[in-house]
Amino acid sequence: MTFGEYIREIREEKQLLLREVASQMNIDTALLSKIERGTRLARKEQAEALAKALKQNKSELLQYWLADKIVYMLKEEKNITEILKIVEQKINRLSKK
Amino acid sequence: MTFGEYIREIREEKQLLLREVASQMNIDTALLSKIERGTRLARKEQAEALAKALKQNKSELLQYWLADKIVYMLKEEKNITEILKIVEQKINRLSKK
DNA sequence: TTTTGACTTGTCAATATTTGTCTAATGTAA
DNA sequence: TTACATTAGACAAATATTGACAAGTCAAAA
Repeated sequence: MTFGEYIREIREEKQLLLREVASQMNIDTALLSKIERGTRLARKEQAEALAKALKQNKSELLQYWLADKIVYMLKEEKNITEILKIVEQKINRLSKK
Repeated sequence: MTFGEYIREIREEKQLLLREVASQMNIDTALLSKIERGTRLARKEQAEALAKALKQNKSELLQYWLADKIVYMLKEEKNITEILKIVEQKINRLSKK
């Protein structure tokens, strides 16, 4: 599930309208629609505003948001697993220092 | 080791000058210097050109380059491991489809 | 069928970011 | 000092991102 699908699901569970949530976020309804549908990426501040508007745990939602951005970077790649392994190695080395 | 450190190491092993490699890549020496020092990110085409100029396996170097970009995105985060887990889950779900 | 309301789409200007180069500075070995 | 390699800073140009608006679709209600 993408970030957009995820927040749409939550919004619908809570029976909120795009217009209501968007207004709380101070953005256009159209923009929120695009974010939910994945044709636009949310900015970090928007992800935060979403957490607030939807009463979700902020850092959790931000994690999900960032993970989504990474998936987006990787999605056309062939050896994703290999790349993620390299990432983990690099991270591990960083954290040791 | 970052992407920049890595290619610098290879360049020095081969005793090539920044100017020589940069010229093969059709970029300014200063830019290559910055890429090696990590103050600028290489673009994909530049990573490819580097592979050629340094006679490295292109897709391998590109993997390294992309991994580096992801590390760069993550480096300020707190729960990197958690985020990477989410990424893997998402990837796994994607590949099943 | 017409209207209404929710959502979506396309487009555009404004803004922000990235990019590459130039020049000047710094480092260094002869 | 000189010569050459590298680096730093500043800048304009190129690109990308952003948010809003207006017009569109769609479904349910009137």
